[in-house]
Amino acid sequence: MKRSGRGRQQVTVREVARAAGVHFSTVSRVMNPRTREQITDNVAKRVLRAAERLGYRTNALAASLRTRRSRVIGIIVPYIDSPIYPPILLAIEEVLNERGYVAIICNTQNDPAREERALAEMMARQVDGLILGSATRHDPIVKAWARRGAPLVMVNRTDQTGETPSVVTDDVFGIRLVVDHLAELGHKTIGHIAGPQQLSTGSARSEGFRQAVARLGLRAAAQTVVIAEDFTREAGRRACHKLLNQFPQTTAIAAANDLLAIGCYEALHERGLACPKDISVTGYNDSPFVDLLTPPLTTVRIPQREIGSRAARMLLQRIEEGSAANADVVLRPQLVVRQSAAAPRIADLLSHAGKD
Amino acid sequence: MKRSGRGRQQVTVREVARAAGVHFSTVSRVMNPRTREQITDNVAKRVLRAAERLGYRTNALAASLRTRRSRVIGIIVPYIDSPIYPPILLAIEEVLNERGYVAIICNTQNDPAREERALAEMMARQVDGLILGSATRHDPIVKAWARRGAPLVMVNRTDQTGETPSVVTDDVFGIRLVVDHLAELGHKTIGHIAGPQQLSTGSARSEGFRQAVARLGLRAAAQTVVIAEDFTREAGRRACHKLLNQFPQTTAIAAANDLLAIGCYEALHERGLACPKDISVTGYNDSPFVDLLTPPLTTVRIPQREIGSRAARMLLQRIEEGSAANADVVLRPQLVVRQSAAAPRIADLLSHAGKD
DNA sequence: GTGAAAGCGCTAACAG
DNA sequence: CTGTTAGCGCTTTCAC
Repeated sequence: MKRSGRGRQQVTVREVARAAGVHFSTVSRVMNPRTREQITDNVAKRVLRAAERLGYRTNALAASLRTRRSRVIGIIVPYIDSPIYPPILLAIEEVLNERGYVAIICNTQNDPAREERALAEMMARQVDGLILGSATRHDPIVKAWARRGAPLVMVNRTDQTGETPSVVTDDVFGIRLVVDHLAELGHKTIGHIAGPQQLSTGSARSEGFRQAVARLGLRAAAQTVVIAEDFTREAGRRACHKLLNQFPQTTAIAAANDLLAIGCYEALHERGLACPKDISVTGYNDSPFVDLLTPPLTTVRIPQREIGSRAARMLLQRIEEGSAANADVVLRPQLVVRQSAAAPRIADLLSHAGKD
Repeated sequence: MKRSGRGRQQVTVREVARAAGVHFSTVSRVMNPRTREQITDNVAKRVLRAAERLGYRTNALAASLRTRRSRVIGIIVPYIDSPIYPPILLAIEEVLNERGYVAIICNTQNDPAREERALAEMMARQVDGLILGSATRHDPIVKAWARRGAPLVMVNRTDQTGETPSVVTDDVFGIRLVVDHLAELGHKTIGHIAGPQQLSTGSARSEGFRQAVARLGLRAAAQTVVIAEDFTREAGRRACHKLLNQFPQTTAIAAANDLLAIGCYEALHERGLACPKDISVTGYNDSPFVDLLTPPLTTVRIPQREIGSRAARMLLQRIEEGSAANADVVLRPQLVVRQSAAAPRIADLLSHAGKD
């Protein structure tokens, strides 16, 4: 009476049962696919009609409380408004829905307090499993979840312990693709704008950079890599200036992601330098629209959709079969050559000749 | 025993009660902020300690079942991987979390079947309210929800009935901003790439275009507006070609969104036309990175975060106060002048002089 | 201020 | 095959 503004009175199994002239547990069995066959077609039809007529919808909350399975998966991502997560989310959701699950998504903006809240919320809501896109190399959420023994899989980033399964791309390999490409073009002095080192992506890519450069016997002074404090345009801009100040001989810059590369574009512009004529720049992730930049960005494509769908499938398997398959999945990225990387100018090559 | 792989045995109020030596309803009262003061500090402290020690977390499912309020809000968006929705989602989530709610987000890819599923899922999970970003001008979801009497607010798009509150931007005004700007630059023959007409955004913008052009007494033949079947790059490209074929005198194109504008860039490029020298182009939405295009896109900025936060607050108000405030919120967009629109070439002006 | 008791809507033994 | 019964974990009158 009082709450006339709120949702209509809910139709329950009992009411449907009364309308169909059966016991309410019969209604339950009819509505549930797994028990549906226990009921005579005739009765079932009657029940279904009554349900239809009354507008019955099963209350998932009550069912979950009873079965101890919510069919809800929690997803925690650091940034929803970034080019990389939406496609992953999309793919996750697709396989989840297909299998009768729904996702509750929390965005943390990389804020530990919000992560904590998100985690508490997910536990309180009895999610059946968690997909974590915000893992740091030593992540408290991962620990908490593991302690609780509930299924969890990390995407895109991984932690350092190796105890929790993850679906990531091979960042070491990816950055090598870039460095090799640059070297083939003739670059001898390649710089790296690294991402945050507490993230597996940032650290793996800079590690990969060091390895790749060493393998080629190229110059790899400490000064050729500068760490951007964040994966943002602005951080990239600043880091690029710093790199060029510290190491003016640089002819090519491999940025740890596209946003950083865009920051490099800006910095070069501010310095009156042309890309790729004066300096080559590469990105990472192949974000939407980077093909439309001037120049179109040479970058590394990661299989975002596959990351998402693999992670979801893995999680569901762990949930439904209890398999503790620890196998990390490491996907291969792919070089996308466009026009932001070209051969260095002869003059640059000459000016440094013999300096090594 | 059997299910050793699944989540740890849940700690309940009863166990905490036993550990603290009180009745379980006392525990409930302590844990709930609203009833917390009914309990002596002393007892409360004891309970809290026991809860802490046992790792008690209240089961939101059970609580929701009992209270009939889930503190979950459903959000349905047509595309999560679009430049426009993520910031809106972000803002929604922010105010929701602040007030103790969580969001369950469903993405439909504009697929009616998926929308239907999403809707069913939300109802089954007893969401307290719904934010709908996928409304069409005659939307079955809106109808279903309204019939059910549950709180709903639409964002970004609205339906045609005016019975359900929405938070949108003033598309008619926004497109006028663009047309006025183009006219001031000296354009006399302005074309429009319209978006899908079954969406309020698409139809309002083309309506706005017609009005603005008429107001200025500019040429506005039926041929100057061509409808893109979708808000995509490719649709924009095709529409642009069609427009230019039908109406070669066009010197400026107002696209109904940024993606369409980008498609125009591509089409112009294919025709060997330069923007803005030969043809001016404008977008709509001010998506990320359009400032980095060549040329940087002149467009209209919509207050995405405000759309989200307003919608969330409105919904919460309806839920908590039962206020049926029907007031639609219409936010003002803003012109962002960059370099894709410039004065038409004198030659173009001359060649058409006197033709009207 | 705290305990007792009832019940939210559902599923799942267990009977028959 | 269908009905009976007993909770899932919590909140909330109602007593004391």
